[in-house]
Amino acid sequence: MDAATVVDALAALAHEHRLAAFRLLVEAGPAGLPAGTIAERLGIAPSSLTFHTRELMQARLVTQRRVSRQLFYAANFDAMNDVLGYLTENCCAGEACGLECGPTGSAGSAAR
Amino acid sequence: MDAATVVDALAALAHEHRLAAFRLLVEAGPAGLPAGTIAERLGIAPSSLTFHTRELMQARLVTQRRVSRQLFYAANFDAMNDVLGYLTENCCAGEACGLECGPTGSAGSAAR
DNA sequence: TCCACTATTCGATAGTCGTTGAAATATCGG
DNA sequence: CCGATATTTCAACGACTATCGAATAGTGGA
Repeated sequence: MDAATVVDALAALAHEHRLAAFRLLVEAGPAGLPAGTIAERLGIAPSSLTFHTRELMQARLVTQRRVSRQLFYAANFDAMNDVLGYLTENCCAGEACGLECGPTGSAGSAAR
Repeated sequence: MDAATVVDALAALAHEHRLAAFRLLVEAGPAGLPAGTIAERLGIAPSSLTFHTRELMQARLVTQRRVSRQLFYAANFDAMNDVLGYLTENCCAGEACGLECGPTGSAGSAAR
């Protein structure tokens, strides 16, 4: 996982609506939620939601699957964990930062 | 730690130069690095570096202190850990996401 | 005091982001 | 096939981001 990928993921999450949408999807679990439901919960226009889900998909943070006429979005936990791994890898990189991120950063996915 | 604060922090890190700068500062430890050194390492103009350090400071991710005529910037590990705590708190929020972020997310700082 | 050094502020500019309504696409039920 | 539902694509717009050079402010040494 290189810096550019991490930047994309962080940029995707660095927005009020996208962070809220991602949170909803995390809570929804693997089943995910249909686009319309997310847009309604966030209080934004359907076309705006599409714009944001596209950003999240390009960052590999969510996946899309069709169920009848609805498009369900679900959080990609692996990608999210890679990002966290990269950040915690940077944190405590051989230094005494006094945080508990060290043992966490040992996640194998960090070096992907 | 509310969502808006997390969004600010993520936005601050969601840029090639700022993520690189933050990484440099993490590696530099509490002593930090002077502005000129960071700008040189990143290959950007001094005024551009100021722009980015301001973003990082507004997000509380770095601190600034004067040493003679140089301004040293240092990573704010507490703030960084709060952000990670928030993200891991969202991740695995009572769900089986299959990641190791659950036990990590138990960090007390998450609820700050 | 005067100069060199370090970094910031200012002004201008090109590019990207986020939003929406309207139109188009895809799917299902009858 | 046709209408209804769900979502995306398109075009346009205002706002913000990132960049740099030039000018300004703060610090230390001679």
